[in-house]
This record gives sequence, structure tokens and C-alpha cells, in this order.
Amino acid sequence: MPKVKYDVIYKDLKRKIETEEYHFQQFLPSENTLVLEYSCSRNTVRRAISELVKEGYVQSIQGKGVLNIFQPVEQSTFKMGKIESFKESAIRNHQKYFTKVVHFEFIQANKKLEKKTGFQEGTELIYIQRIHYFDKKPLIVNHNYFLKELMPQLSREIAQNSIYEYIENTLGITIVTSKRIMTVEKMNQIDMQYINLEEYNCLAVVSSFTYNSEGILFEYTQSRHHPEYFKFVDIATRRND
Amino acid sequence: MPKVKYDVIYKDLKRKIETEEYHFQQFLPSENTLVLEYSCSRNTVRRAISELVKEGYVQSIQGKGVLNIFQPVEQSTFKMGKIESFKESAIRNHQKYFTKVVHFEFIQANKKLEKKTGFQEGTELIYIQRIHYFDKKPLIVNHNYFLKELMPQLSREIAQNSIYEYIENTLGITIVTSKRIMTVEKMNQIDMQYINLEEYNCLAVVSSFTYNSEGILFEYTQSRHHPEYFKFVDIATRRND
DNA sequence: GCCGATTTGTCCGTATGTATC
DNA sequence: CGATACATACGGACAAATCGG
Repeated sequence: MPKVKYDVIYKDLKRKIETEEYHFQQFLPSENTLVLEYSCSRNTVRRAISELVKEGYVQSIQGKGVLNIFQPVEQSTFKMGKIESFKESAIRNHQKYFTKVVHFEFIQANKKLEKKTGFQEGTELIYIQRIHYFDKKPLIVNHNYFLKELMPQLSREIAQNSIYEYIENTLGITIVTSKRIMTVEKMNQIDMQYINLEEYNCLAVVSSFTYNSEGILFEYTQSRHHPEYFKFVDIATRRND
Repeated sequence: MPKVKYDVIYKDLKRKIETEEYHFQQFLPSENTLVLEYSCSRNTVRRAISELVKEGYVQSIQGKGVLNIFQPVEQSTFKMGKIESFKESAIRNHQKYFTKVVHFEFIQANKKLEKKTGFQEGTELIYIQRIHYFDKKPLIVNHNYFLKELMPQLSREIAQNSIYEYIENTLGITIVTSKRIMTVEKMNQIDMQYINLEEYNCLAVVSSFTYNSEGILFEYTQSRHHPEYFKFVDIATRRND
């Protein structure tokens, strides 16, 4: 992240909240106070605070102040409102992970796939199936469909490591927006083959549509998770419309 | 919603996107153009646009413009990034709904409940179980825990209708932030009693913690959904940190 | 109930930086 | 290189909500 002012302030406030330098259910210093503290304009302070609001750390109350409502949430496997790769997530949660590529194929989108993924019929795609392990337990089956045109060099070896790392660092593509849909589905043949669901007969499924900085859809992924190890966190704020 | 300028602009842009007055994968008029169109400052236009970014309608690309990436999403049962009551959601999706109160009790939080809900042991609560029907099919089992102190008059009759309506309109409490956690759980006795899961043996579970404008937790709800009729949509944008 | 001080919310105008073409 | 477009930042003004006297 470029070193921009509002981001520095945001990170500093966040740290102070997490380390309880600012106490739970107490007000942060007023915006005007923070302006003096950080020698910046009120807009910049407000920008930093608005990030914290989005993440559910604080709540601004007109006429009163900015209230700290942060509680050290039971660590969640996947953060929301962010795009996070499997590897990043694993590292952040201090777990051992391992990825196995079980299928790698160049395909063309057909009608059925078009409906599911949004890629037009005939589009050249790379289809990859990967199994993700946490602590040697297979927990996630991943079906990735990449736009071949944008990453013709993508190989099995790269898929073995982090594809996102390759996309961002090597190809220099910036991922901007991702739409995700969470559902629960009955297990299928492939799930059964790789994951031990024990007495469960369904999985948590996250389908995501990822756009690059040109606004074009370049990836569709379906992640099928073992229910016991799945958690999806979201912060909602009321917007009246 | 108070009639504020950025909101008027936001709604107008949103309408133009939804009605395809602005076309998919094309750029919106530049910020400066919009400034002239709406006779406002650039900040105000940017504020409106940032709302659209949050909702995944557009994507701003520095040096190029604001790109329309809206696709009329397959209608989703539950919107994300918003707090929405069951009734509101049902109306928006043009479905017939019906709510049945199957349990209504005044209780005190014990240790176990404290761990689950966040309400301190000994806190006086109202515990309600409700079954939600769409088109006569029971699809959701709802367990609500309300802070009794804030709504001592809450009755079975009110629970029969929309509790949120009562809270907002009658009590005048404003709901501000809600933290939600989505998981998949095996069905329990109560689920089995009320919902016909057919061959499924688990449900989609949404646990939510709702805060009022004072920043105090006043509701914990666990919603247990029939998997076939459950969908959770989310827009993620990359923030580097 | 009113008034004034404080605090957040909205809005404006301007300047400068950075990316794209 | 210049023109255009979005991104960051500043400072100021007034509105709206809260709270204490």
C-alpha cells in the first residue's frame, strides 16, 4: 500500500483499538483532537475513521463521538470485505497449508459454463482443480476458471503455489472487485473423492467473480468447503433506501 | 433517509445503471462532467460514486474513468452490506411470507449463553423462536435474544409481525451496526421438528450481533436456513495492508 | 425549555499528485 | 509532452444532534 496519510492514521487508530489503548465502549478522541494529533485536515481523519466503521471497529454517533465497539472476534478463517487468497488466509491464521493440483486443462466455455461463470461461450479458459489442506487435512476443493488470454503462461507448477501471487507480482494485474455468493450445496462425486465430510452430506460453497483493473471478468472460482472449518464474517451498516 | 445531495446523486446514477441508460462495461461521464450535471462539488459526486463502488455497481480506474460493471444479478434472497429484516427481504423478492411464533420466554443469560451471544451472565433477555414461511413452506428457524431492558413491552403479538418495525418505529431505536457470521451446521431437534430438509442434514446458519446507536448490543439472533433457499451475496474490494 | 459548547455530518472550492492515452 | 481523469489533501462553512447549565 502506498504510504498515504489517511492510511497511516487508519492503521494507527486500528492498532490503538486492538491493543486496547482505546477501551471498548469508550469514545475515541474527537475528530478535532485527532486533527491536532496527526497534523492533518479533518477530512483526512474522517476518511481513516470511515474505514474503521466499515470494518465494524467503531461507530460514529452524531453529536456524541466515535465509539469503540471492537471485540477481539473469535478468529475467523476468512475475512470479509476483502479479497484474500487461500495462502494469505492460511498464513494469517498460522496454519500449515498445502495445495495439490489434481486437474489442469485448457477448455472452451460452453453454454452451460457461460450461464454459471459469465464467460461467453467459446471463450478460451484454463480449468484447474485444486485441493487445499490445512494441517494435512483436505478441507477445500477449488475449481478455478481463468481467462487464458490474460495468462497464457499459467502452468501446473504455478498453480501448485499461489496463483494470486503470480497474477499480481509476475503479470502485474491488479485485482479490484470481486463478487461472491455463498450457498450450501450437497456433496458431489469430486467432493467425496477428496474430502472426508464424516457425517455431513453438504458443503459451504463460495462462488466468486473477479474483475481486473480494466473491469473485465478474468476469473471464476468455486470453492467448496468442509462445513466444520468454514466461517464467513460480514459487517453490515444500515443505509436507508 | 434525509434528502441529502450525495444520496440523490447516488440514487440517480444507480437508476441510470440499472435501466442501462449507462451501458455495461462502459465508462460513466467523468466526475467533472457530473459536477456540471448535478451542480455540485466534485467531493459530492465522488461520495455518490463511492457508494456504487461498495455495492459492486462500478469500478473507478485512475486515469481512465468510472466503469459500469453492473450485471442484473440473479435475484438473491438476502442482500449484503445492509441490515435487512425478514419481512423487508420477503417483500423485495415478491414472495408471500408468514411468521409463526413458536416460543416466547423471559430468561436470564447464563454462562453458556454469554459465550454464544455476548450478553453478560445474568442479563435479562427475551427469547423468541419463530418459524418463517415463504409460500407456505417453512424455510427459516429464528432464535432471537433481545435485551429486555430496552423493550420491556415486546409481546408475542408484536413478534408475530415485524419486530424491527416495532423497534424502529415504535421505540425509535436506530440500528446502526450488525456483525454477522455465516456457518454451516448440522440440523438439530428443533430444525427437524419444523423444517423439512429432505435429504439435507445441515443448514446455513447466520448469527448476528446488532448494536443500537448507543453502541450497545441489544440483539443476538441465530437464523437457521433451509440450504436450498439460502444465498449470501458479498462484494469485496482489495485493500492492501 | 432554551442557550451555548461540543461533536459529527454535509458540502464547497482549491491545489497537487498520479495514471492513462 | 500535454490533456484528461481519478486520488489525496487542505481549510472553511454551516447543519444537525447531544449534553450540560
